[in-house]
Order: sequence, then structure tokens, then C-alpha cells
Amino acid sequence: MKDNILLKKSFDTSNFSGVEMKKFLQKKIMLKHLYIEKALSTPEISKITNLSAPTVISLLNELIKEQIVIEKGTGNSSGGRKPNLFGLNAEQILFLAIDIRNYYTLITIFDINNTPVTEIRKVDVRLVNKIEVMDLIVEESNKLIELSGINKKCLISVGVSFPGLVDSENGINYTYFDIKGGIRAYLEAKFDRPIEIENDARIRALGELKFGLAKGLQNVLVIDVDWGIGLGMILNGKLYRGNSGFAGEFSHINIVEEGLLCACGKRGCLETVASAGALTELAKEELRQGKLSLLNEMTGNDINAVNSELIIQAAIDGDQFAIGLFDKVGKKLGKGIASLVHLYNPEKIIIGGKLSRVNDYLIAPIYQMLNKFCISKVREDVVIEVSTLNENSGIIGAAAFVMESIFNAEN
Amino acid sequence: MKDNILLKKSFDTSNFSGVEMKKFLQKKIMLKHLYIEKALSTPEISKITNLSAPTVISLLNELIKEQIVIEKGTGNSSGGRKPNLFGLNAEQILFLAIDIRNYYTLITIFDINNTPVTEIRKVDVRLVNKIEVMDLIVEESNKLIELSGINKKCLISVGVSFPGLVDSENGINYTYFDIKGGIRAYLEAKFDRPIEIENDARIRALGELKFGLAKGLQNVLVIDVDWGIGLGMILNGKLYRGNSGFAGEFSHINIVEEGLLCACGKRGCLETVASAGALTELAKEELRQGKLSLLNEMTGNDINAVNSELIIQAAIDGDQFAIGLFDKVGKKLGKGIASLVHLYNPEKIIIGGKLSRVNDYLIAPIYQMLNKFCISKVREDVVIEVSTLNENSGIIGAAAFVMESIFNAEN
DNA sequence: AAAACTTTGTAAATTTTTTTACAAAGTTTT
DNA sequence: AAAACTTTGTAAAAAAATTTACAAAGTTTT
Repeated sequence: MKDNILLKKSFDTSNFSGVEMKKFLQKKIMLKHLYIEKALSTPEISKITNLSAPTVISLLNELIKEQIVIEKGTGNSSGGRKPNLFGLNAEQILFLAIDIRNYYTLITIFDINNTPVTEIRKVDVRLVNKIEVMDLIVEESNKLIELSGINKKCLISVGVSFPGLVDSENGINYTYFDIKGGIRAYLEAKFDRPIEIENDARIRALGELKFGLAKGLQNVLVIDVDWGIGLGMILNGKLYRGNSGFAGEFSHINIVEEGLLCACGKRGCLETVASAGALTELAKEELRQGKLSLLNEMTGNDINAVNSELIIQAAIDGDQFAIGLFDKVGKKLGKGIASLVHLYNPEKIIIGGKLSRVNDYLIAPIYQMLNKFCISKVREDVVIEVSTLNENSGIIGAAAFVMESIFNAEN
Repeated sequence: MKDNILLKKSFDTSNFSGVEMKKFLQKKIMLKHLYIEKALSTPEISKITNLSAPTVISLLNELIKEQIVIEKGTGNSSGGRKPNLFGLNAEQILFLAIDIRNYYTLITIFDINNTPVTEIRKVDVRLVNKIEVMDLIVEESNKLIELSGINKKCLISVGVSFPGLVDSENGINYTYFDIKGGIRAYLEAKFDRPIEIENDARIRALGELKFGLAKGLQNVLVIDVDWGIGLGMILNGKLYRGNSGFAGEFSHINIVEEGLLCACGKRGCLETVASAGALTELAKEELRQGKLSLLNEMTGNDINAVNSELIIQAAIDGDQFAIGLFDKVGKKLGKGIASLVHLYNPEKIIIGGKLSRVNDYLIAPIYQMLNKFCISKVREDVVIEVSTLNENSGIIGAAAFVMESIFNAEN
């Protein structure tokens, strides 16, 4: 597997001759399309690449000899001989995907078709800013690799998703594990593999783009409403990172003049009025004022036991008080989203995260605010949907991210 | 000039053979780089295109025969024979650029190097939503073409910049001239040429990207503070339009809860507190309250005669009252910009438009607000500068836009 | 079910492109 | 100022890619 054309770091093109470079680039393009389309026929590749059928076949034969491409049976024809299909050799090219979340971490191994080839390992570890946490995750990853029985040489890259201000290009997470040389270099040494790191909100946006409700779309905002509010952006069909990879800090834009103190140190951030934390605080406050709710029964009248999980459950069970809370939080969020709609003119906004589980109770007030605050022409352009990707969106996205970085590499 | 390779609309590639298509694409890439770099040597083109020197020379000779490329003398060498340089044949490829503004319209003809080949014609026409306005502009454009004495066949396209909700792709301005079939089709019939239309804020952003302070940068916001607040965005090195070309409606995001009524029909838009209009209203209000200012002398104590031009002049002349007004308006604007910095993580923000003429009096309060409301890591990433492009940024941008649409065309 | 039409696959001929080799035109070093 | 080195430009040889022609394998029509 060494000298695998997909391994950009170990693949040196600097002393390639003209023809070699040309072939290399042609193969890269072919592999990219084989990745996207899963299986393609010779004539299809010929059309995509503007190469003649004999050239395509000779390149494919080389890739088959290199064990990167395999035959995938025959496809359908609209009146003529059925074509042979070719695709990537899934078993030979594997990725480790790690999704580090606040209260647990998910680890699994994907093949090149983004199909998991092992169980999804859940590690119960609280995310705190200590390198020991990362060491534990590496250890658990290695255990998974051992258990899986895969050929280690086939594992060609690792993708990591975590919260924080992540500079993906330079491999630094400024919020967690901000060690000298950057966390990516640290992990590359530990795993002896190229590593790709990215912020969790952007990873989820990429997951939606590749496998979720944003598939095939160009301009989509993916908003994750949990303890914070994450924003991942697909603009012009590509993930948007900003200059240093800090774009999408929707959670900390100022919404309330001289408002509550936020975890970030500033006052009146959106997060203080429209997140799981804000929802819980609002619930406690109103319950203390004597409002009636299913929550009273659920907690045995212990107001301090109220948490976002319980509020979500109460709303789903039809509790008017809980639904009212979502209305209030949704309206605050909706006002913020109205600004996003004006700035980005997106075709779709996907809402994910814990709070989105109540579905329409959150979406309806958002729509109300869009109607109130948006220019109608721009408002009419956008659809709001609740993410259909489940808990695993993070690791799916992390794997997609590794693939992206391999197939979109200029090199 | 018919069948000019650059004329995407009249150039039909549908029945090209494999080689013809290949050559066509290779030529397009070469022309694109010749446009960007102005002049290139054979070895340089060879490196860029991954084609061998003999191939490059043979393609260049074909383009020279087609009168699209010309020799441009010899370049320098770092120790060896001096290369022949090649470039686009500027005289043969001309564009009409039209910048429609609220109180006047600018028209000129550019060559392919974005150098004007005629005077810049100023037409005093107030922009109102009547097609007669556009007819007048077309008439004036034709006069300019006649007077210039250029070969009409060399004029291959027209670029139009105007305010409004512009869907560039479909050729519609929903705010002005929203006639059946779209204003682009209307103009294409009138001029008998392919037309490109775009919103003025985005045109200016493109102007900054190609010829201004955003040159070579990837993520830049261009904010124009005039009667409204225009926002043009360069994201990932490309102009961002949004789904239907409505992105950048910064002017109408809600800033003040139940604030003043805006021209758009909504309340509390940014425009109502941070624009030339807001500045003037604020000045009048405070003067009525008896505040002292140079403006009293300038207007002979006629408060109703106060306008933004006078306030700008007073500030430049050192009037503390006027400077104070810019501080207030700048802070409102700065708070809005702080949100943009969080969302986009840009490397530069360029402020243009009338109000930017006071330079630091507007920029300083913006910086203050960024320091107050931004996460420091994101704040440190961004520089705010005042545009150096003069009044002509609109037509320069319009010409650049036409070039962009030609050289970035997939076709 | 045979005939007519489509599409894919492949070998040979043709064309295009690259490579090689070397001459031409400079620059730098000694 | 000559020698040594670099880079560009070009013709001929070699290699690669496309085109052409046709066989193979289907589908649709009659």
C-alpha cells in the first residue's frame, strides 16, 4: 500500500515527467469521480474526463493493477451492450473516524464508501482541556483497530471532529489541546498516519452535504442547537472555514444589549438566550414563579432537577408549558436566523442538535420570526428542516471530511 | 470576430470531437492565465498547463492566427536566453461597462486589460423604477460607442451594475426594471450582445478583489456605507451570491427592537441607525436640541439644510459635533460588523461609500466595537481598511465582472 | 423470432503530444 | 574576455492518445 496515489503526504510528484504528471492528474480526477459516484462505466468516465475510451481503459487497468480500483459487475443500458462498471476497492482503503463530544467520544472505522467496517465504539470520557483525554481516546482507537482484525496497512488516514476554535489547515484547536506544534502533529506522531481535524459544527455540515439533507445543494446553513449553537456553512457547494477556520461563531454574536454573562466572557451572546442551557434556566425561573407543568410531576417538584432532556420529553408529551418554552427560545433563535437568511440567502437551513428533537415546536417560532424580519423575496427562498442524521452524524462527517481532503487536494 | 473563442454564447462546442474539445479547453485555460498575468512566456504557460513547450507554441500560434493573442516583446531571464512574451490582443476585445447609481450613471468602454479606451461618460439621470431610464442609458451608451470610433465588432459584451435584489444568473433585478423576461434579456435585445448584470455591492467587492485592497485575498467583506449599507462578499476567493443572488442584505438585518420604520417596510433595520440618512437625521435632532457645531455656520442656522455631505465636510474640518456623530453611527455599524466577523472570520473588511471619506472618524469606533464584542482570536485575524478605489469602482468592477464571467465559464 | 438499432469493447491506423537532442541567446563566473 | 552555465526555441524521433473500423453484446421494433 505504500506509494498509494491517494496518500498525498507520502506521494511525491516533484520529479515527475510531463506524461507521468498528466497521468497522475487524470487518475486523481477519475478516482474522485469513482468516489462520488461509487461506480462508473468506461464511457461515463470518458465523457467526464474528455479522454478517449482506450485511454480510460488503459488508466483503469493501471489502477486495477495497483489494487485501488476493482471491477464492479455490469450496469444497465438504454439499448445496447451492458457496460462493465468500475469502482474504488473499498476493502483496501480504510479510515478511522473520531467524534469527540462533550460527554463521550465515538470511534469507528469506515471504508472508502463511508460504510462502517467495525462497531461504533463509545468511550465515556468528559471533554476537558487535558492531553490525557486525547491519550485515552488514542488508546481506545488502537484497541478498536486491534479488535477489528483489519490489515493495519489499509488504514490510511484519521479524521477527528471536536468542539472549539479549530484551524484545520494548520492543525490547531485553540480551545482544547492547544499544545505546542498543534494537536494534529501530536496525533500524527501517535497514529503514524496523516490526520485531518475539524470543528464539530463544520463536520456536521459536511455530513449533511454528503449524506444528509444538504446533498447536492450549494448554499446551506447547518445549525446545531445544543449547549452552544454551532453553525456550519456550505457556500458555493463547499465548506466555508473563514480565514483561520474560525467562521460560524453564531453562538457568540451579541443579541441582548448588556445581557447575561456568557461562558465566553462577553455579555448577551445568542447562546445565553437560545440554547439548551438557556432553555433550562428559563424553565427553572418560570417554575419558581409557580407555573404549572408536567415537569413538576417528572421531577417530584424538585425544580433543581429540571434539565433540557426532561423539558424535551415534556414537550413531546404535549406539555403546554414546555412547548411555550420552546416557543420563546425558538423566537430568539429565529431572530438570529433571520439575520443569517439576509446575509447568506441560503436555499436550506438544517437544524440539528438536542433541541431539534421537538421538531415543529422549535421550527414554527423560527418561521414566524423569518416572516416578521425577512424581506419576503429572500424568505421565500429558504426551507428549514430538521436533520435526519442521527447521533452518528459526527463520525460520518469526520470520515467524509477525510475523503474530501484527499480527493480535493490540489496536489 | 465571429466565432471568437471568448464569446461563450455564440460559441458552440456541442459537436466538437475529442481533440477539438481538448484544444478548446486548453486554449481557454491559457487565455484565462494570459488575462490574469497580462503576459506570459512559453515555459511559464507550459508549467501552468502541464503541456510541453511544442504543444504550447502550436496552440499559441493558432490563437495568434485568430487574432486573440499577440506577441508582447521579450521578458527577463535569471541566467539564460530571454523568453518571448505573449498576451491577449487588447485592442480587439472591448467591453461596455455601465454603473447605474441613484443620482447618475457612468458609462465607459474598457479593453481586455481593464484599461478605459474612451472617456467616462456621466449621465445625469435619477434611478427610478421606469424602463425609460434604462432606455435613456442605452441611448447614451450608443452615443459613446459612436463617438469612440471603435470597431463595433470588437465590443463583445456589456456589464451592468445597479442597486437592488439582483439575480445575476437569471438576469433579473427584482427591485428595478423587473419586466417580463428580465432586464438582461431586454438589454441583450437592445445591444445585440451578451449582457452580464450584477448588484452594485457585489460589483464593488469584485472590483476590490481584482484591482483594490482585496487583491489576492481569499475572505474579504466589502461594506459600502451610503444611503443604504451594501455588503459584497469574497469567500474562498470567489464572489458569494447566495441561492438566488440576494446574499449580503446587511442593510436590513434587525438591530433595534421595535426601532424606526425602514424604507423596506420593516422596523429597526441597521440602515435606520447607521447610514447617510441616519447620520443626517441624528444631526438634525441634536442640532434642534441646541448642540453647537460648524454646521450652524455652514447652513446659516437652517437645520433643514443639513445633509450628509455637509456633515462629512464638517468632520473633516475638525468639528467635534460632526466627529461625535460619526462616533455614534460608527459604533452602531461596528456592532453589526462584529457579528459579521464572528460569522465569516474574514481576513479583511474594506469600508467604502460616502461615509468612509471621514476615514478614521468612522473606523475607530468600529474597531472599538470589535474589541468589545468579538472573541479575541477572531478579532485579531481581521484588518479594517478604507477603500482606495475612487468613484469609478463601479464601472471598473462591472468590467471585471464581465471578464470573470467569460473566463470562469465552464463551457 | 428475426431485423434494425444502440451501446460497449478492442485492435489497427492515424494523429497528436511528448521526449530527446541540439542550436540559439543570454547570464555568471573565473 | 573567455569559459561555464542557464534558459529558450525548434526539429526529428519516440511515445501516447485519438480516431476509425469493426466485433461483441444488448434492446427495441416489426
